[in-house]
Amino acid sequence: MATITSTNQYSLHHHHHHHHLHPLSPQSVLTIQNAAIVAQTGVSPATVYDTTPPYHFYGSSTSKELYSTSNEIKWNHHPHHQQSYLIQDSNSPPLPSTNKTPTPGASNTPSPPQSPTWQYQQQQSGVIMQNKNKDGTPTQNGYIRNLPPQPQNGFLPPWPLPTNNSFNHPYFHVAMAHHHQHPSHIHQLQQQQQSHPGGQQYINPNDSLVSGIMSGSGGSRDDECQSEEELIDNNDLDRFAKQFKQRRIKLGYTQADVGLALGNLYGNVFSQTTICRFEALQLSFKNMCKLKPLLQKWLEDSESQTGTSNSMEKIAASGRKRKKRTSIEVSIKQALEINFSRNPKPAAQDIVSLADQLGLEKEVVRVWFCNRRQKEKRVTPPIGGQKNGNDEQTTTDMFGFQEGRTVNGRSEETETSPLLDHMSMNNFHARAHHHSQQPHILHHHPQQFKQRLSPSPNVNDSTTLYGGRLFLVD
DNA sequence: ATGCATGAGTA
DNA sequence: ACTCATGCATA
Repeated sequence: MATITSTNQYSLHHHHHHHHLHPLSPQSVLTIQNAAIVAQTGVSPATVYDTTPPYHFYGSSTSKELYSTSNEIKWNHHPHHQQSYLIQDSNSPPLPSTNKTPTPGASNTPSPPQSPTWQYQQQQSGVIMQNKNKDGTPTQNGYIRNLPPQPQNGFLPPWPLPTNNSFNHPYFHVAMAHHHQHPSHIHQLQQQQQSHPGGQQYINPNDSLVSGIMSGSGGSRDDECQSEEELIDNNDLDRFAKQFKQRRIKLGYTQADVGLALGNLYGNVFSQTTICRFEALQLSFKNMCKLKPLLQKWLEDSESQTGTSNSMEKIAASGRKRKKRTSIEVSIKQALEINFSRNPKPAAQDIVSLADQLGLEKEVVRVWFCNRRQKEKRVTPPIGGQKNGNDEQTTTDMFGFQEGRTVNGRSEETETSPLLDHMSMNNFHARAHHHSQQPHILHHHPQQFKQRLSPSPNVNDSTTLYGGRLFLVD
């Protein structure tokens, strides 16, 4: 039967030329267990279609797989051989039996998948699906997925071929809100979707507010973020972020809710992650400035309007499957940290050798450094160290105050000033501190704010030292 | 809350 | 090949 699974590889091109199941054969109809699905007409059964090649695969047993499979679809642009390919993944849990009962208790249980009507309807509105963890518990994420046209009479209807525009990809995702808290936003989905047939933009260029904020890499040589008539500095951000979180909670919204709500207001949705980072000041200064007005507006709107409904939409897909997240051992991370302290921007060669040394893929190492660098640029610097002092010892010691400062800080960071870039510089100019001589040291100060502002109980010595080392001031 | 990852835009 | 914004997936 449907031995469809997902894969861990990316850019797979296995051409599975299986021709077994008829796209609409009973066996090809799978049901997503417990998946929260809301179709335009209300609650719909979490049914997915397995259109095994040469047909198309529309879904899988879990939202996670759905995600994977959606991205795994490989398009064959050959006019006469249009088909998609699904790749296997031994890690994926087996698909559930195909005889899962659809809508649990939905009076308006749509007709079975064989019903073109219902299928079409779904295709038009898409379905909202909540992600599930392996244990079945819901995650903070979810997706809105537009189901592609279903084959009728055994023939595959015109399938929306992929275009360069990922927004046209038949796969939409969204940070699923926990609407149990605020049922206010579970509707309006259809409206939004219909108004954006071809998918939504992350940012609505027509929105003055947004357009004005759209990162204009060309033209923003700002030392401080300027929004309208307000100059923003770290203090503002800090204050706002805290206040925002407070009020947000008061309103009963989750971070995910906010992210979705922004989609209604500006057309661009944000994930729980981003909202979380905003509240924690873990974004770059520039990014914080960009988001602030959006969140501010949302906050005001929400506090004034009682029943503001939110809709959710955003596209995620790209035809490529996301690489499975690599888990780097603590000891390896320590090694990376040490290397980072010596040289934040290792050359390609360095990366290769380092990767080789640590037994990691070059790409993993490269990305690690990229992320590590990015971390340095956050308004609120990284909270180094793990919860456990064990493994962190080395790192902590290595990055001890005296050493980092005296030795490393001086000799190695000077010329390159790898830790500092224009971005960072700008970020902290806004801080209005007097030092102008050695900005490369000063601009790292946000660390202090972090500790001052959000004294996390988890912050331990290693964290302090870590920060101290990197952000030492003369 | 955050680690590893993607992709657009740049240089 | 990097930066930067952003997020899936997981701790």
